[in-house]
Amino acid sequence: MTCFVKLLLSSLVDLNAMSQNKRTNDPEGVRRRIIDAAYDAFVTQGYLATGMLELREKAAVSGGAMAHHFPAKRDLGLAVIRDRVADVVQQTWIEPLLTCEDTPAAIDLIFKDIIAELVLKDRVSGCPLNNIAMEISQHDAEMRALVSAVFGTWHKALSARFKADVEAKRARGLDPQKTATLVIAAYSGAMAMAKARQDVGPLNDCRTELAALLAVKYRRP
Amino acid sequence: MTCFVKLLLSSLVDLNAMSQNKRTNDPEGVRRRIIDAAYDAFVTQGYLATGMLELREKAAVSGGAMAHHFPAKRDLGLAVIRDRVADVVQQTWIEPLLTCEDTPAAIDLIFKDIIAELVLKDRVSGCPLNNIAMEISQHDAEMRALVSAVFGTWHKALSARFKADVEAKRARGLDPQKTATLVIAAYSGAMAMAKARQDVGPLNDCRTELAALLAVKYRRP
DNA sequence: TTCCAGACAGGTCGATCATCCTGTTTTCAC
DNA sequence: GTGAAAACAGGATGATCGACCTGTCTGGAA
Repeated sequence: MTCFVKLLLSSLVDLNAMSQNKRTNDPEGVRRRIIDAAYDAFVTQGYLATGMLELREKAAVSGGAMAHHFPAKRDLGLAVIRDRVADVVQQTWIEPLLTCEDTPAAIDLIFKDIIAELVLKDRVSGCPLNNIAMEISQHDAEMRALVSAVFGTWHKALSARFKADVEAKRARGLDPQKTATLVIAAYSGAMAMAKARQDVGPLNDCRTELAALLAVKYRRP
Repeated sequence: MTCFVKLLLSSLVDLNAMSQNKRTNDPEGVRRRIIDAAYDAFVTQGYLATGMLELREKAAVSGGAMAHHFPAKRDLGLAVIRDRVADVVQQTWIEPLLTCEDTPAAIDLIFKDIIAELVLKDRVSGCPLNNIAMEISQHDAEMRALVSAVFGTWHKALSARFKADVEAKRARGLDPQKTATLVIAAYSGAMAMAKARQDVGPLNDCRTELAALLAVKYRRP
């Protein structure tokens, strides 16, 4: 009896496998598809507002595949922060900062590029890091630690630049640590205001003010 | 039969009414209790992370009462922004700003008080306005408009002070609008960082930096 | 070739969510 | 006093959520 049922089931599955699509094993691809969809959804809609089913559809993966790569939603959240959010901060802030000689010019350029991108897509979805930080850092200690670490890298890169500039006499009268905090805070806060108002105005304002502030410190006496 | 049941039920209800609490009609009180519980939960946990049942228990109201005052969760969210969030911004920022003569001193005092309060309760739950703004302003146009309006009054109050100070020659060389934006953004962003790190450090940094920045503008030539 | 662990399919599960319903009590206008 | 409307009680309801299950398939090691 059991054997018969098994045979019947087997043949049915075989039929399905033939008529439908062929199965492809692509762990890295599937994982990347899921994380991509999750990053996009988490940033634009929020972590809690995004359902696992919705992500399955967006990434076009089955429930089994999803459960295999990310047993819980929390794991997906952690992976998104580790693999995507940290990268975005690296690429949009830290790398431009390291490549450009003039720190104030680099910061101004970063603001300019980000504003231009927001204007282009005509929608302010906010700073990815801040969006995640605001929503879920309170509920999960591990996520909070990750977010905190990303803020740390960001702050470290900025303050290192300021410190180097002070030591090389390119700038004077500024506290590297505190100035870095102000820059990050101003950017984050401006992005929050811009998101609420759906208008890049606050970002423009802060860009101008920060440029003026740094110009004073970097001016030759 | 029906009559008998009714009588039995009636006596039971009477018994309950006697032994338990008496029903009290207190629309304003119930409404206030709900909004208080909702404000507290929304700020500390988030809007989406807070369930209606949880709020019922916290506010000690029945489902009927809840549905009567707030047919949908959205209505409660709107009420919280209108009745509480706007008030908090008014009391913590705008009023101290209006009562104090010296604008930079007022801002510094505001920072100091907020930091002291956070240290006291040993937990950084973030700026109420920003918390709400980040989480739900994207999903609901009406909420976004409300949040945007609160940001507007905040910014207006600050820039008006700066403008008056410039006109009265107390300060010079500052753009009232943009400086106001920077102050709000720096505060909001610092609060976001502080929330993520669960440490008031970023707030202290921004407090110092803003004070230094304003000191330059308010210094007698 | 055999075998096993990872990769994947598709469906089910209980819990929880926000909402709504019926019925009762209080308040207030007339 | 009487009727209507507001205020409130205590559930019920369908939908949706995240988690997990059994079973099959694939690729590589032995």
